[in-house]
Amino acid sequence: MPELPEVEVVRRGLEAHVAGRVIAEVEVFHPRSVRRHVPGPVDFSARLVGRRVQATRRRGKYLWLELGGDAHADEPGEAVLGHLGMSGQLLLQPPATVDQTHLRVRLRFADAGPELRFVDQRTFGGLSLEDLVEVDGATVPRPVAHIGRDPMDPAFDIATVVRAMRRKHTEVKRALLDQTLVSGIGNIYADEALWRARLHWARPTDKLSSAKARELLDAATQVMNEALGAGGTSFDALYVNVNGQSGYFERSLAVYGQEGMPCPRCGRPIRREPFMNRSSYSCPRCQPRPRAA
DNA sequence: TAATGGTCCTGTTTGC
DNA sequence: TGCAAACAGGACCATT
Repeated sequence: MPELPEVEVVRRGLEAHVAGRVIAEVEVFHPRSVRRHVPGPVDFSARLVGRRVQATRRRGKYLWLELGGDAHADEPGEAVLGHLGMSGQLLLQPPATVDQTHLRVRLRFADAGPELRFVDQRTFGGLSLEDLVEVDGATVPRPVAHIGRDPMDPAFDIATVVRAMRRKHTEVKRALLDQTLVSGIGNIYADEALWRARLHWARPTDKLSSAKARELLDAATQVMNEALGAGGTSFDALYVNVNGQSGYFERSLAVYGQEGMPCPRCGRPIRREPFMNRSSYSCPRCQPRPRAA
């Protein structure tokens, strides 16, 4: 499940192997994978051909390829925006490699080197061509304008996020997953951060002290940094592999997916509770349920 | 079978 | 009380 660390691993792979190259051919095999590109698959393909990838960027779980070679040099630039959803992968492979079952989009380059493949089993992810806009001193694709800065952003301001979080009237895990508040955190790292901060997911945000909210955000930042290190270490430089299995951070998870296993801190069996039609993992002793649920 | 989950969409509730 | 904003929850997918 790609969250911030996994997406950053992919971005680094793209930076190393795609930046500077010129797109020569684009094939869309599943229209749903470019559904956010409103003018449609044909337009998407046509407008990418001949463009050079200038740089690779990321905010939260979104990543994008800044494009050059625009006919209108005075206009703000454009970018290929990508989101991996739950099962999306961006793979760099020799053109001769057999097509994957769930190959959705293929980008070939003018240099005939490795091609970029968007493979996505569940088609929750997708690609689109977007205008770049200026927001709060940053240049981002239009659909990313409302996404908050992530904890690895040099301009991330934790004090502002703490204030905004405490102003909300919701459960703390919902706030962690709110990409407009702070981006990049998904179900896995939310559970890990809550465990580190000793908070139950249902704790109300407006009852958190500033110190506790800050501790939680620090924990989220820390766990994602550790995961990035683990994912990067096992990363194969020849292939951009987003699959969560490729990194080895999975064995460092304290609670996520660990139902019944001992809490690394106190030994109590980890519990699983339904949360938003999915699961939340926590330690019953370290993270007691709030009194008024 | 039910579980998986990030985002989008819609209907409801809350706060001013 | 009326309105807008905030919030909660389901839909979307494919596979095991």
